[in-house]
Amino acid sequence: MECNDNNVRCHQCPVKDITSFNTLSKDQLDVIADSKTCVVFKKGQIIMHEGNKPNGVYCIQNGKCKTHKLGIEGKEQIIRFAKTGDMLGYRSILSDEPLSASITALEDTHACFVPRQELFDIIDLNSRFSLELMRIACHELGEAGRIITNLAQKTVRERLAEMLLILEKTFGITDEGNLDVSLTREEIANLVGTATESTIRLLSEFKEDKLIILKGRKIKLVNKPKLAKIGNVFD
Amino acid sequence: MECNDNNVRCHQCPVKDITSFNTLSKDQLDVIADSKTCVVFKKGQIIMHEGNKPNGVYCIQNGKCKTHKLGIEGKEQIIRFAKTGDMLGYRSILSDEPLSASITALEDTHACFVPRQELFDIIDLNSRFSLELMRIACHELGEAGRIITNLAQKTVRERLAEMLLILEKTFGITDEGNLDVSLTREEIANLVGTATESTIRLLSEFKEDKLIILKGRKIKLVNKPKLAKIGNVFD
DNA sequence: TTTTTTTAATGATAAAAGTCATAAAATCAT
DNA sequence: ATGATTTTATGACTTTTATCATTAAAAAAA
Repeated sequence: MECNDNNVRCHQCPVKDITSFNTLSKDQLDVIADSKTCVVFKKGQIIMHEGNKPNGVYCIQNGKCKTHKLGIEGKEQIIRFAKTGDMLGYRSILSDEPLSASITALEDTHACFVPRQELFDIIDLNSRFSLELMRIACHELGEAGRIITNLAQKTVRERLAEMLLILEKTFGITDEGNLDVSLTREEIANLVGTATESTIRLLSEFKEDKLIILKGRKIKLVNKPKLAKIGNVFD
Repeated sequence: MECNDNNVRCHQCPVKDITSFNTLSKDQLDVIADSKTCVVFKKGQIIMHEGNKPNGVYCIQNGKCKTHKLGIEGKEQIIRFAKTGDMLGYRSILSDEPLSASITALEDTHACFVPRQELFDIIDLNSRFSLELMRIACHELGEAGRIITNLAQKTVRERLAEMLLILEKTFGITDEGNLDVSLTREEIANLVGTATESTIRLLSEFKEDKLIILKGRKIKLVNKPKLAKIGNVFD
C-alpha cells in the first residue's frame, strides 16, 4: 500500500462521474478531497479483512477486486466483484457491522480512502447522495436474491455457463476477445460454488463443445447463445 | 384486502418503535399518518408481485410473510421472511427497479401502505431515517452473503439443520414450544434449496435422532446444540 | 362430519457432484 | 531463462441429491 497522486482534487477525478459521489456539490467534493488518501494495492493484496471494522470506504480509481467470505473449513466463497468506480466497505460502514467479507485485489488497484466521518457528514447534508447509496445497496440486494435462487436451483453446469456470461458483462473483453479478468480455476469454482475439479471438467467440456476457447487462464466466449441456453439465462 | 383501523395515528402505533419510522418527528409521522392506508391480507394472499413496480411500501403491523422468487421451471425460491415491524417492498422503491421477488402472507397479516412519495419526502428531510434505511438494506446484504456461502458450501443436511435454528430465532416458539410459523415441507425445501422429498427424508431422520419432534406442520427443536453442530453453526 | 384435495412419507433408481490420486502444464520467483 | 511451485487436467470411485412411483396421512372444503 503506497501513496500516489494525493494531489488530484476529487472534482477533477476522471472516475468521479461514475461513482455515487457524482451527486456531490463542489464544496462537498472538496470535503472529500481534503480528507481522502490515495493508495495502491498490489495484485493479491487484501484490501479489507472479514470481521474487521473499517474506518471508511475505498473508491476504486482503477482496478478489479473480489469480495469473498470464509465458508466451511476455510473454503473461500466469492460473493461479488468490484471494479473502477465502485465503493468498497460501504456495507459494513452503513450497517455499523464488522465486514461480512474480505476484499482482495485481483490486479494492481488504485483506490481512494474516504474516512467514515466525512461520509456521514455528507449523508447528513445531501439526500441525493443518501438516495444513491440506498440505490446501490438495494440493487445489490436484488442481485443477491438472483444469486441465491441460482445457487439453490441450478446445476453446477448451468451456474458455470451463466457465470461466464456474467464475467464478460461485468469486466468486458480484451483486444483478443478474452474475458478481461484473470481468475484461477479454483477462484471460478469458489464463485460458482463447486469443487475445483468440477469446474475444470466442465470448462474442458465447454471447450470440447466449442462454446469457449481456453488458453491457460484466458477464456474467450465463442458461442454465447448456447452458453445462455445451457445456463438458463433469459434476459 | 380490506380496510381496517385507518384511524390509528402513526405516533400511537404500537409497532412504530420497532420500525425505521422510530426516527421520525411527530410532524413527519403525521405526514405518514395522513397518507397511509391500513389493509389486511389473508393467509396465502400475494401482497406484492415479482416484476411489478410498487407505488409504496407496506409496514407490517402484525403478521408473517415470505419473500420468494420464481426460479427454474417456475420453482419457488424463498429468499427471506418478514414479520411484525418489517417494511415490504423498500428494495424495489429505493433501487427504482421492479420487484425482484413476490411477497406472500404466511398468515393473516395487517399492514399499512405508505405511498412512495411520502417516503421520499421524509428521506429528503430526515437523514436519520435515511441512515436507518441504509442500515437495514446493508444488514440484509450481509445476511444475503451468508446465505450465498451456505448454499454454495453446505450440504442439504447442514442447511436444513441451520434453517430450523434460523426459523426459531426469527419467529420464536409457541406456548407448546413449536416453531411459531407454519410451513409446508415444500416451503421448507424451497427455503433450503432442495427437493421436497429430500426435506421430508431429512426431517424424518432428525426426528428419529430425537433432534426435533414433528406433529404435522408443528416442529419443535429439542436438541439445538446437536442441530447447530450438524449445521456447522458457530455463532 | 364426510368427502375431496393436498401434503407427507418412503422405496427404488438415476443423475449429479465431490473426493482422492496422479501426471502434465502453466505460472511465478530468482 | 530456469528451476520451484502452483495450477490444471483426467481417471476411478464414492457420496449426495434428485426423480419417479406409490401409499398413507393430514388439511381443507363441502
